[in-house]
Amino acid sequence: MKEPWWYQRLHDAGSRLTMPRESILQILSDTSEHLSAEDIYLKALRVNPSIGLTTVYRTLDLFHQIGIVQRFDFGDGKARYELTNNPQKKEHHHHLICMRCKKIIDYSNFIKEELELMNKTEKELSKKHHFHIMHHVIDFYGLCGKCKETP
Amino acid sequence: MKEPWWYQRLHDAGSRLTMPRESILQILSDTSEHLSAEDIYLKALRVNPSIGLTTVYRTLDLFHQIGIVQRFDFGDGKARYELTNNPQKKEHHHHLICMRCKKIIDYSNFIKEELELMNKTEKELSKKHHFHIMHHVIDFYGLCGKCKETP
DNA sequence: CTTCTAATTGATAATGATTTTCATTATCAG
DNA sequence: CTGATAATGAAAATCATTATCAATTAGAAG
Repeated sequence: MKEPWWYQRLHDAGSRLTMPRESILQILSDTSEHLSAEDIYLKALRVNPSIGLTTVYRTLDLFHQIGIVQRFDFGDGKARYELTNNPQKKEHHHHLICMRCKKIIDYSNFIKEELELMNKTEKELSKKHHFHIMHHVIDFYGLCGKCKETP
Repeated sequence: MKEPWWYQRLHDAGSRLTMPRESILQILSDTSEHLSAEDIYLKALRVNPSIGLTTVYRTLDLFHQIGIVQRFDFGDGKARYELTNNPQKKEHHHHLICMRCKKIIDYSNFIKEELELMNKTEKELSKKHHFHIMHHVIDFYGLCGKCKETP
C-alpha cells in the first residue's frame, strides 16, 4: 500500500507516526462530513478505546499547522476539520452557511473560470505581501430555503 | 444628521435603538481593526461605564443576524466583528491569515473581474440551493513573510 | 405627554470547547 | 537494541460565550 502524501509531510516536519495519528488520518479520509474534534474523538474511540480527547486536539492542531487538514469555524462554537485535498487533484469545495439554523451546504460545482482567477489572485497576493499561501476558504453566508420562509 | 442604513434595518427587525447599541455601532464605524467582543466592550466602557459584556455579545449577535455586522473566526479562539459595508458601496476586503503568528493582513485591491465572478456565482448558488446569500468571505491561509523564514 | 408592555439590560452563574500540566509511554535514528 | 526525545492521556485549568432572572427602558398607543 502506497503511503499518502501526508505521511511524507509528517516526517518532514520532524513528527512521528503514531497510532492515534493514523486513526485520525483514517477517520478524516473516510468521511465527507465536517467533523468536530469531539466527533473525531468518538469515532477514534471505537478503533482505539484508549485514545484521549487531548490527543485528538493536539493532533488536529499539528495537522493543521503542517497543512494536512483545514480548520473551519462556521460560527457554532466548535471548529471543524477536513483533510486538505491532495495538491495534485486541484478540486476543493466551498460552503453555504445558514446564519439562522447553521446548516452547511457544500458547494463543489466549482467553475473553471473561478479556479483560474483564484490561482491568479493567490499568486499576486503571495508576491505583494510576501505571503506563502497554503489554501483559501470561500464561504457564503445567508439564509437557507427553510429559514428564509419563517422569519 | 442622516440616519445610516443600519438604523432602518434595526427598526425593520423590530428591535429598539438603545444606548448600548448606538455605542457599539459608533465604535465599529470608527475602527478599521478586527475587534473582538471584548475589545468592543472595553471601548464601550469608556463611553458608558455601565455597559455589560453580556450586552455586547447580545448586540453583536443581533447585528450579525440582521446583517449589520460580519463575524469572522480567524482561529485564535475569539470571534471578530466588522461592520458590513454599505450595500451601495460594493467594496469589501478579504484576509490573509498567518497560520503561525495569527497576523491578519487586509486585502482590498479587489479585482473587478473577481467581483463580477463573485456576483455571478452568488446568483447561481442562490438559485440552485434556494439560499438567500447575504455576504461572502474569502480568506487565504498561509505563512507571513516572517514566519516563512523561521521554521 | 402619559401609560403600558414587551424588549432590553447587566450581574452572576453556568456552559462547553480547547489548553495546560505532568508523569508515563512509545517512536525511531544511530 | 537503546537512549533521547516526541507523544500520550487523565485531570485540572482557561477562557470565550451563553443562560438566568430581576430590574429597567424604549417607544407605540392613546
